[in-house]
Amino acid sequence: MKVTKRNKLKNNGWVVGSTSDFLGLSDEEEMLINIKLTLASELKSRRQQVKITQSELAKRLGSSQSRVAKMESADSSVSLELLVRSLACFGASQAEIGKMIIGKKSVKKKQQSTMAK
Amino acid sequence: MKVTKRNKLKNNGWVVGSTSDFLGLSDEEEMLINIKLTLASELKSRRQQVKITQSELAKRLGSSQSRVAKMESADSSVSLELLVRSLACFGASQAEIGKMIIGKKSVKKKQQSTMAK
DNA sequence: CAGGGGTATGTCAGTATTGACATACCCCTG
DNA sequence: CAGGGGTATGTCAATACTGACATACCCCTG
Repeated sequence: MKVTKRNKLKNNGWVVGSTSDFLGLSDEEEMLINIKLTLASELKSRRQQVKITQSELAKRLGSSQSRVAKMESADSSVSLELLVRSLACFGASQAEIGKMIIGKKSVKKKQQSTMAK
Repeated sequence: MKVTKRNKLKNNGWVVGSTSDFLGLSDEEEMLINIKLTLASELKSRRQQVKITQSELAKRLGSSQSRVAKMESADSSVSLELLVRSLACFGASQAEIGKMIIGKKSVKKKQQSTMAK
């Protein structure tokens, strides 16, 4: 599994659509990152909406403040799985998660990769 | 992280909406499993559509036949991440992935958990 | 300037996930 | 029955992810 490039990405304040392009990320990786960024910012805004601190959220998740911070910044050490689980903890339904991933403003056309039908 | 229960689930031929209920899975875990089942079956059907074997797909993914089998059966040892990555490899766009997760027929109403707004 | 609440970053030991491999289990067709 | 192509299941060493902890970095307000 290639993590090398992802580790390079010190992506913090991101605008959710303009990821990479200039780094040589494959389409798949790029999409994955995009998804993570989307969920991450959704998580952050949901937490802020409820006005709780990262530490409080951490407690409810059975995690730690530092990990919450990493989640919210879509740190390369957090898995999609954890993000989804956390959103679920805020009451996000499966359908809502799906919608988040789709995203309001579609951001980039993708032509598919090596094997599309 | 609790994996114990998930390991119990020898879920193979699943109808994507009727998961668990009778096992004491938390809502979050249940949703996660549902998502995985959905993506897994999508992956399988896409592979079949293109008429390639698990081994061929494995090669393209840089993985192995056994892992592909596990993915397609939503084995508890495969991550959401891997499923998404694999679907991406078939040319699935971010939006398509989102739609898959939403699912055609909504299956279950969820009332949210401890902290929803 | 000092302290404090909130957030970010780094590290680490424990756990989970991964690809590879072996092997078993189907069908088939001969 | 024998082989073979495809799929499933189990195991394992390597790698990735996780929570916890320490610590730094903001703001503030006093």
